[in-house]
Amino acid sequence: MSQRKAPSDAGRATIRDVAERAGVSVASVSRVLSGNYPVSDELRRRVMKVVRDLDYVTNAHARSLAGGGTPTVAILINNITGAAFAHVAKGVEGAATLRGWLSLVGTTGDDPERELALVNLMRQQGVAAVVLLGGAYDYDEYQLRMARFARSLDAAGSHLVLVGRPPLEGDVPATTVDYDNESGAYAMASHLLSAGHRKILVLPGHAELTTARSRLNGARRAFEAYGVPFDPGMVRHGPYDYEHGYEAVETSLREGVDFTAVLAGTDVVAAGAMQALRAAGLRVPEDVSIVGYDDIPLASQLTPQLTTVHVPYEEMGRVALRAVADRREGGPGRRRSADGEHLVLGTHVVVRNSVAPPARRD
Amino acid sequence: MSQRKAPSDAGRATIRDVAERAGVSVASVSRVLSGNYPVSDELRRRVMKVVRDLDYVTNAHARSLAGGGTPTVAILINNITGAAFAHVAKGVEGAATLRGWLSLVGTTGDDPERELALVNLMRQQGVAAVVLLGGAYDYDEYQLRMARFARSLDAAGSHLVLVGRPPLEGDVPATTVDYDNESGAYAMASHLLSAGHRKILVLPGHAELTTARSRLNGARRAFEAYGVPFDPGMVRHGPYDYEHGYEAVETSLREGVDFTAVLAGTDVVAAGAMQALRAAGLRVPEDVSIVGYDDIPLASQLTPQLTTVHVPYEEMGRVALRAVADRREGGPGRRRSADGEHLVLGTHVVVRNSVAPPARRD
DNA sequence: GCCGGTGGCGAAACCGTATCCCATGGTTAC
DNA sequence: GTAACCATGGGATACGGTTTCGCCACCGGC
Repeated sequence: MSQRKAPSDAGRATIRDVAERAGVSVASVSRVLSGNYPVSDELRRRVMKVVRDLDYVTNAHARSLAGGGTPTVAILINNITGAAFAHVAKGVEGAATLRGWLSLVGTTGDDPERELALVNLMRQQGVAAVVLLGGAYDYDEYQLRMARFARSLDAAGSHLVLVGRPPLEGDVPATTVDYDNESGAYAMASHLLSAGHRKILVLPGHAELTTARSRLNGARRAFEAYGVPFDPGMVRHGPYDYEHGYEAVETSLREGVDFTAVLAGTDVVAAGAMQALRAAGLRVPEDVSIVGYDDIPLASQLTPQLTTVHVPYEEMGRVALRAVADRREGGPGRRRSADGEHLVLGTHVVVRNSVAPPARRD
Repeated sequence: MSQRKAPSDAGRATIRDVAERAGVSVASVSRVLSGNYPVSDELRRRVMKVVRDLDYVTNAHARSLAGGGTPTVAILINNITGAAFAHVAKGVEGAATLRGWLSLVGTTGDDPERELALVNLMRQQGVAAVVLLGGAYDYDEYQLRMARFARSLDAAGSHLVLVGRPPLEGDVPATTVDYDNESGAYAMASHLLSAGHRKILVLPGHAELTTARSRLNGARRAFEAYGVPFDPGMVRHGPYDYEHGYEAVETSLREGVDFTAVLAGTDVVAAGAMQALRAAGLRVPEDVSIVGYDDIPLASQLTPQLTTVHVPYEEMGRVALRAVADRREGGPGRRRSADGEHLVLGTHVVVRNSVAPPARRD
């Protein structure tokens, strides 16, 4: 009675239960299920019947332990509710599913502590790769931290992928999938400048965020190219959210800052800015033009529809997964060849209705 | 040389490597790491040093097999980019993290095939619970399908949780976390009716979607309560997306349908409707009023800000996780007591600026 | 009629960790 | 002074699979 386990016990059925009930060996059941070894039709039929009767599924943990197992990719993200990140996640998840891979998600909430804990957790899980999403706060410690992650994962047979942030310095075993952030900002700013705008309020994001820096740099280069002096006083840093956009514009208006256009760091910031302008009785784009960045669905749902920079988020996700899958399937032969690989995708301006020539001053 | 494994092999370090290098037994290393057994300081020090040197982490699969292991909850979702679902996911993930649980996500893309595959995959993973998110298409087969999932998971020691859809019929081992969908719709429709609107265009969503049905029912009840005849001709079904909202309004306008307000099934649909009205030269809310449902961030970012029904998505996620955690920790004693548990959270109308009394007809 | 294949299947050795059981040495109690 | 005990540490086993190895029966060829 207390042999090892009652066959009809509470927990899930094991391969042994199936074997016993079908009157075959455990090995045979395993072979029927994995299908990588010749088995007679008779045996297959018998086993499959029992499998259906018992509603048996193999234990993934045991399978992983024994060598097999489905590869898993972990997606680490600041905030799961961000639209841009959701699209990257969609790309990763979709591509993973396509190959039968599994995906885990974890949110870091911008907490380095938690990020470390998650990376370790994923290492325990033996994931094929850890995909870190979104811009980084480039403090001094950052490079060291990431390098440590990369080496740690690499030593464990896993791999670090950075999506949406610049590549690491030095010889670090990590893959980077990035987009041409600075060129996008350059093009976007040029668009405003060529429409005649000269007094432009710039809301690039947090000063330490790599993404914000690139966008600011791109804008600055555009100003230079147009021979327009870049006024640091027209730059307002802050988080990538609606409230920041709103407050930055509201404050600027109250302080009497003179501007005819707003160059927002993201579409969401642009939405906030637009609302603040409207609240102050200003029309978009007749009185003030606005542009965003990201081209999330919101951009085309605003009124007026937002001129912005398209970033191929979903594709970045797909590319990221493909990179790790290739590397894994490439085998030992070319395993090392792609270290520090850096993929860059293009961006382009999407012209909609939020930009007009500056209003004539009276 | 080819003993069992070179200690400094490529793959990750095992507990045996640590034990050997520290000159202690495997059992001792395990005890130091799990900390549930007395060990001398000297031994702890020795082991921890080697753990750091080797950057060792325990193998989660082996750990799960051996009985320990961190519980995992799986989130299954139609489309990861939907804002409402993202918030539920955030709630689940946040609550999971709080207890040291892990979360997996999978997207079904509205494909029953894929849903089945995912449920089985999660069963293999031995997840503590599978959380199914979002409204369901209530075809005949649906109830049977879900009941099968529920029993299957239950038999494997897991549990099915339905979030945002009505409870299953009969005695099925599944937990439901729902919100008062119909009352929300009732209140929202009442809001329009009490403002004086009588000709209301209704865009409830897909006819077979449980969510859409409830919302439509709530609206119909409100019409009855106000003694206003409900005209089925004013109802346009369609997907919960921006395009549908846009097209439904555009078509209605072209066909000369007479309406002074739009009752949209979701905020995103409302956004599309708003854009279409504006494109036709109509003002919101002066000419036509609009209300939405969900209260996602977009609602307050539109111009005018959208009056809508608040749904506590994130809390639903938290509640869902708490339910499964309680059930699991409740142990055998009360394990069965909560079968078919059904939790309902409240909704309420959020009044903003998209509703005005109907314009006087001339 | 004997022998070498070959196709199918079972037995057993792992995979990496947690834990039960037992051995040991030093203490405390009588 | 001896028995009983506590604090630690090691050895063995179980968890549920996969895979290697070897056995057996059956086959055709000589």
